[in-house]
Amino acid sequence: MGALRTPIWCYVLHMAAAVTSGDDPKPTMRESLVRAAFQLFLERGFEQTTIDDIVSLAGVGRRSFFRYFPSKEDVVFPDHEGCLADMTAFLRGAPLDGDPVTQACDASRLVLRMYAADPVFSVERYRLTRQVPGLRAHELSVVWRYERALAEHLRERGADRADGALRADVVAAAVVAAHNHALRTWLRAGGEGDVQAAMDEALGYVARAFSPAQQSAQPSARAATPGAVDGAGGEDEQVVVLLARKGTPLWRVVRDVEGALGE
Amino acid sequence: MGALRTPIWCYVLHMAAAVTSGDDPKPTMRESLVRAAFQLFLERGFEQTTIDDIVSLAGVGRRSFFRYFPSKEDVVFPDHEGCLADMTAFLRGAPLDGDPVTQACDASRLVLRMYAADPVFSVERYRLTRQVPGLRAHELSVVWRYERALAEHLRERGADRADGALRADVVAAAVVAAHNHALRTWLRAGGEGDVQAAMDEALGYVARAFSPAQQSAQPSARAATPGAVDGAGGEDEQVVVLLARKGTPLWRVVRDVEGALGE
DNA sequence: TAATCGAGGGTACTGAGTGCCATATGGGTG
DNA sequence: CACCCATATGGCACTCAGTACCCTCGATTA
Repeated sequence: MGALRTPIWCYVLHMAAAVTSGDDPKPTMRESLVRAAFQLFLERGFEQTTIDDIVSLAGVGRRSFFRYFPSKEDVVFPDHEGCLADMTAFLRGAPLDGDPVTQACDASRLVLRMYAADPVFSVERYRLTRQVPGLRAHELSVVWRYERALAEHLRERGADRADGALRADVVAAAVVAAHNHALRTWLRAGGEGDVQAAMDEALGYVARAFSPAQQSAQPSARAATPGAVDGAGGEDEQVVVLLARKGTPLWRVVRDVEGALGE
Repeated sequence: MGALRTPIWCYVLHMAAAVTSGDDPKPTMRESLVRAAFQLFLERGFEQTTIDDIVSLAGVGRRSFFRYFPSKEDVVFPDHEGCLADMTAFLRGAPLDGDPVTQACDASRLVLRMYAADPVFSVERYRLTRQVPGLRAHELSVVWRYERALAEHLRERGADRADGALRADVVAAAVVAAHNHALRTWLRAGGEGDVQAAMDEALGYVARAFSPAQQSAQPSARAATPGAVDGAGGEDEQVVVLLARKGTPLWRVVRDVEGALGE
């Protein structure tokens, strides 16, 4: 397996999102906000809930909300930033001699697992995003980032082929569509049933259409972990110098770093 | 060719967007707004331009802006509402015995033609959407509606297959990805070169991966027109009763009608 | 001529998001 | 102990998008 390189910004993203792991003793501000927001969104709807409603229910200052979430929509997807980071780390750590399409499929299973980890929350969120156009749009841009990460991986790993870039874009889109199909079916059913099985079928269909020799598309490891991530190191790292004012919230740093690294 | 059914809401959409066709003698308000907006967006950026800036340059009242565009973002995509309507009409009018995948490819060529019709405008808009996250998100939700229209068509026409719904979603995503790949490549090149050729190649790749018998993917008619559209009629039409207050702008009607019809 | 209707203008309001500053808390260091 | 500094949070004021409501004006029609 190739050397695992985990650039700094992955850690930054993790910091921004992994705060969710606290529990009973003292819920973090991030948790309180998510909890309060969802309670109100489900009670009276997304658009009928103001930021002031949320922060007063959570018992915190209004300004704090925007320190933890860049927008009202983001509080509905509190775990995606971290999940995207996991996926990126997984892809970067994937063996260079493996099949990139299979790796992309496995990466999308990572995302599915995040949904499956909390079915109740996922189903509630699904109902919300189906009804509110603004949330649907926001979800689209979240999903787009996953798709872009997959496409980038496929492009890098499949650069030898002719039409590599085209193939990368199409396969990434197909994988995401298959993932979404399985996920949505499961969510519509209220989170009952075997998502994994539906996912296997959906990804199998994609892999059969695109894999070189009709190869079967069983996951390379059924419950693949994000890949052991070791300390940053290696030769061709990029250094990003970022100037930020003092009050700058974490998510903004993340955004800027991404911007500096992105296409 | 099957009976062409063109439901009322297609016409509503056309009304909302076809106003763009006026010319020199007296530019419509819609045109003036688009022109003023783009001038300012290109001069000083999207976020640095307020609605007040736009309307004062166009010499109209601020309130009028929101009569023609539901949001600041929409003024950047003034032609998509009509294009989506064209695509829907084309798909509904497509022969029942044709290959749905080929029809979906042809439908996406319709969208490409809209971009190709005004290369300068398209390239300018592309530069804008690449830089402004808000516009990118808005474009994603526009593209999502095209993809959904394609998927719906594929689902209806391919309902005989097992896994019809999955296949429909995946193929639609692949077609859109191929379209976007060809389009973006052309836009990045400044609108120079043969988009059609790139599009043929990209769609050919998709069709080869998904068509039943490795069939070639030449467009059924190279420059397919949106399909002759005759008066509304037919047996199984839905009737949508919509109550709207008097001042309600057209786009809102459109949105509500869509909402009533959509899933 | 009066009634009506539609396009557009004007005003005031809500609510998201931001910049800036004040405050508290806690860990060091003289 | 006094002091300093970094971090976390609250509070205030502001901008700007988007909306509700009402007004004006010109054209059409009874």
